[in-house]
Amino acid sequence: MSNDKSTLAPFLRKLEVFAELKPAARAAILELPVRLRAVESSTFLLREGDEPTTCTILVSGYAFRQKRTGEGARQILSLHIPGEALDLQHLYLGVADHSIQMLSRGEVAIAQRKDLHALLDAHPTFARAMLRHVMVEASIAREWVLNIGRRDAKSRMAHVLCEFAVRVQSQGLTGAGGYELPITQEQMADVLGMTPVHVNRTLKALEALGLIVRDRRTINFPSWEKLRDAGDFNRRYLHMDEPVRAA
Amino acid sequence: MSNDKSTLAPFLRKLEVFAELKPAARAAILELPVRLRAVESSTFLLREGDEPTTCTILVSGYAFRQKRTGEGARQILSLHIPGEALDLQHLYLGVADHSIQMLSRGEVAIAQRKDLHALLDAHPTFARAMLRHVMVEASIAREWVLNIGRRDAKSRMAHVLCEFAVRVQSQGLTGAGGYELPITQEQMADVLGMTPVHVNRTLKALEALGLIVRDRRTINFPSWEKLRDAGDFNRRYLHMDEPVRAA
DNA sequence: CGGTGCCTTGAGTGCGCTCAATTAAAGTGG
DNA sequence: CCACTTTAATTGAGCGCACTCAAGGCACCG
Repeated sequence: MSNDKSTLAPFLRKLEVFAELKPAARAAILELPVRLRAVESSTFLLREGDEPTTCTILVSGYAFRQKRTGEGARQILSLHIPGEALDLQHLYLGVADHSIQMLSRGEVAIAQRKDLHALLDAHPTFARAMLRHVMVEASIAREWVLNIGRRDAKSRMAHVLCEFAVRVQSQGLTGAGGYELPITQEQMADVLGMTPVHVNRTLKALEALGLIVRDRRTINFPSWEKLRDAGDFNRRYLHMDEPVRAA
Repeated sequence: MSNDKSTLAPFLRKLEVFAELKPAARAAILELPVRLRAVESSTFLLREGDEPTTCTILVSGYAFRQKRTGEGARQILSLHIPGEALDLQHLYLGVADHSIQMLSRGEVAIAQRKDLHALLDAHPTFARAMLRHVMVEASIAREWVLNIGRRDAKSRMAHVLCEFAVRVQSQGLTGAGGYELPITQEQMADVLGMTPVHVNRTLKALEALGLIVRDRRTINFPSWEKLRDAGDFNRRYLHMDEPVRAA
């Protein structure tokens, strides 16, 4: 069990975007008993069909949820950045309906379900923050339905670039104006429901329009406003700007 | 306030798919103070940007969530059947990121947020069932991402027909083998991320393949297995078959 | 019985796909 | 540090699924 107080600092930061935590809750979260594990890129943190009894929190690196059709086509369902809890649904549901895999190498903190339940029961402000975490993740999934269902390739790509920019920045992982996209074009294709070839052409198209500048996997955007408009991006669905309200 | 014990019976039925409720919880749910309201088809129950202080439960009729792109294209994000709570996220989040509208005429029960919070605090088995309700809805949204992102028109359509069949049947609203699809082809297009014209052609194609038989909006499927296979449908993501476990 | 949605069908187009080859980058081991 | 392998990115050519535009048919309703 890790007792290093800094291990869960990203998690705390994430929660505090969503709700104010009482000092006692903050302290208790940092003392949640977890096992810290270094994981390679592509490591499965969860497989469809599993019945986990633990809850995984991403400490460093990036991860993604995925699901496959019977024909084997993959769709990436969400991207995860440090501080996010990956397994919350398994506090309440049994069998995993999707897989979770690391996008890059990184570290995860693994908590026992019973410890998390105890923490939730003991600290209402923590429970509230976790619920908002869950609700926001569901909101993002709905936005992806809209994005994939109703936006064309350029707009769809720009939208995901915007979302990632905002989320990464809110976790203090990068500044405004650009970031390293920790993802291959093939994976991006599975995020967007397109083919890798078309991802490549779409990135080039966005570059030709002056909306992004690329170097390897680093994406810079000279004008946030232009990229935002191209991606039809409105951060409301991320629910980061709502004053924390009393229960 | 309605005190008719049968008003919230569909809600109770829905919850009991997900978790066993203690008798006291069951009784308390049926006595939740709600305002029953008859609503016409197309009535908005929630608009993007609203900050609701109530929680709406669908008692009869069908409803759907929707969101529009800046260009005005609509995507339907979920379909709702009687017994489902439509507003759960607003117990924890402020501003609505999507709209909810009636698909048919029907009735809704409107509860005050504070009453629901009190009920959640008082009855852990209710709280557990509600959380599973929320988690399953999120799981369905993820399946829709996969469906829209990675399945072709015929398979995508068949998948939605299967999902709706299972959900409607679990609420006891119809038998196996068919149901009335309470939706225009234009709305179906917005469910699937396609055009109305292509929905029409896809329905005809499924019919030509012998997978469905149509009469107006009534869909019958001679062989559940065939439709299920065509739609690459696996009900795991609906989490209806999991034994209720202790906390 | 004439409106008014909704469904249906035809014809033509195009966005994104497939197949395939090349180039560039990132590992890997000697 | 360089040859070799592997993985990722890029580009070209051709195709097809789903789209657009447009007209006609059908059912329900006042």
